[in-house]
Amino acid sequence: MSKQYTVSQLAHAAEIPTTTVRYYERVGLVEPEDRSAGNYRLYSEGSLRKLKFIRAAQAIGFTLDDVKALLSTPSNTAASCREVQSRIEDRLSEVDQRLKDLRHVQRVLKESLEKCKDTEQLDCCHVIETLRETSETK
Amino acid sequence: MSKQYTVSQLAHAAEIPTTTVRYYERVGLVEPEDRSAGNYRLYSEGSLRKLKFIRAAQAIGFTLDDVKALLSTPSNTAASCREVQSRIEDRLSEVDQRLKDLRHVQRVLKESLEKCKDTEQLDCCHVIETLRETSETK
DNA sequence: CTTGACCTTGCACTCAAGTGCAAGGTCAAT
DNA sequence: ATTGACCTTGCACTTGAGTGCAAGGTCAAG
Repeated sequence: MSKQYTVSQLAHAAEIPTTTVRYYERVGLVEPEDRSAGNYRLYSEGSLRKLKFIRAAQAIGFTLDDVKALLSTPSNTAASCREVQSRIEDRLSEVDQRLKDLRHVQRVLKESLEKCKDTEQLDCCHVIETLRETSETK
Repeated sequence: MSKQYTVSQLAHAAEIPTTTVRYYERVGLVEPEDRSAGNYRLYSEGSLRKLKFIRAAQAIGFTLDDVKALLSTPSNTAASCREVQSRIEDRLSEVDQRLKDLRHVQRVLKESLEKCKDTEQLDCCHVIETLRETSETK
């Protein structure tokens, strides 16, 4: 039999707050395998892996709802395969778009900063004008 | 004298909901220049430019609080210049970091998708395994 | 047998940026 | 003079992902 974790041990292992673990339970993402005599939550190694998965998925932009769906896909059927695939495709195109936007933002900010530094001692705050113009040409 | 806008005209011109205009007023970002006989808000061209500025700044990741600060910097003093500058620098480094993260995300998603497509008819859902592993090596 | 660290539950609150709704006033056209 | 579109105010609600708090139970050490 594998290791049992209390909530704080699990939380610590997954590097998240204990309150967050309980929150995940509240929204139906993780459940303790068992309870101790004193009604403490007890988790398995599997829960730890699940938590890490959740954080990883979240880190790449899935919402907790996405994760829930991902975790509850029946797995190993052709249908669920396509579902997962299209979920990934959706996220990917969002990410692509977001990257485009951010590169634009980066450019604008860099230009503003350049202008700002050029006019160091002067009225550098026509940076604000620059942004204003940016809003026209968007 | 320049054009006067009612709230919905202004909103339409700035391409935002009227409710949002009133929300911006609530948080102290825009104020009508005047009121009509029937107590309708009346805005000037300046308000329109301001709204556009707000949306532009927002689009590049400033919060409304940032925008408020930006708009209320006294303008043309050396101190305010540096303030604006450092605000921009802060945002820029956030954007840089976010870009890095997103590129990582993009890579992971693409790899997952590849694996998913390779195993088309099989149990493609070890995509989930892949993500799980990703969480380890993060 | 008490102290302190940890756990339980339930409920309310946070943040940002809005949205929605009700009850009523205004304005232009028919 | 009555529609209908627009406006006013104030207040409450939304979303997502948690955080905080109170009141109490449990457990191991000293």
